[in-house]
Amino acid sequence: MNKNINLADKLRSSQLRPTKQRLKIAKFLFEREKTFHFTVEDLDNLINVKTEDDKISLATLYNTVHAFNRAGHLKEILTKNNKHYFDTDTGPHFHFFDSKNNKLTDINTKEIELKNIPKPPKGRSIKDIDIVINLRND
Amino acid sequence: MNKNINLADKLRSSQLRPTKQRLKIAKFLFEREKTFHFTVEDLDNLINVKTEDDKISLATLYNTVHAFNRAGHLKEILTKNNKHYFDTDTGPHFHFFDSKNNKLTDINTKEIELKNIPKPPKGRSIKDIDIVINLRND
DNA sequence: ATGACTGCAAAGAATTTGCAGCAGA
DNA sequence: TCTGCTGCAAATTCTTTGCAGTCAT
Repeated sequence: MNKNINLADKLRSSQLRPTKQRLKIAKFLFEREKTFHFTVEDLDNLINVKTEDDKISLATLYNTVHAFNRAGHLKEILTKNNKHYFDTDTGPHFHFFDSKNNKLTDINTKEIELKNIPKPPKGRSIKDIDIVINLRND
Repeated sequence: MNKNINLADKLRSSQLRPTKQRLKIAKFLFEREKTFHFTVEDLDNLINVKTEDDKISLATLYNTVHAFNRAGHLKEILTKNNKHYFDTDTGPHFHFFDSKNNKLTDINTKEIELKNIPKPPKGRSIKDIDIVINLRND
């Protein structure tokens, strides 16, 4: 209950109306202990379980995930299998990517240190840095 | 002439038969001073100019680029617009990505320093590291 | 000759779009 | 009420595949 209210506020504060669908998705994504890596397809499979009567359409899942991403509630992750992964941990951290099973693993930010970050082109500034460490596939 | 022979050898040494199409693509990609960032679609536009009579089919472009990539003659680059970019510079180096115009820029490797690279999961080893610095979009 | 490669067109996967109806504010 | 949101299906975009004909070895 309280959680739903908080989620609704979270959405409202991002100019997103707390609709039934968005609340269900937000609840699924943000009320968990561990961070969660997923594609929209994953979400579809996990949220729209067969037994559910109120399935959320794919289009809405795409819209919502992108809206959450734009609002900063999700972080997009790049991988070489060219799928859109998202991460519920929006803080700065990097990933291992295992192309054998398409699995992402978090890397504790503290462990990695980037030095001499180069200056961006004139007039531009750095938004963020994506680092993916690819694992050998054999 | 000599260059063509070299390219043919380069292909043969990767178990790739030097066909007319592959030579044309290799010539286009590898005989240039500056490194070149492209998608398969870019290649299609640049190689299959209207005036050309011997166009290379899209399927062959995909096959060839992937074959070159597998053979280590190209490097794949990740970007947040979720397109497959390739780079003729296969050495270790990183990129700026400007999502305003979808342009990649090289970063001189020397400038950047990665410290405390974390240990991969047990039994696995690191193949390579992808770093993309995203520029702010405003 | 025998594999490998190419081109075409069709198929496939992932994502987006248009729009009528529905629901928050 | 009035936008914004949802769901559906169609459309788009990007990439892969099957296969018959062609080419490198």
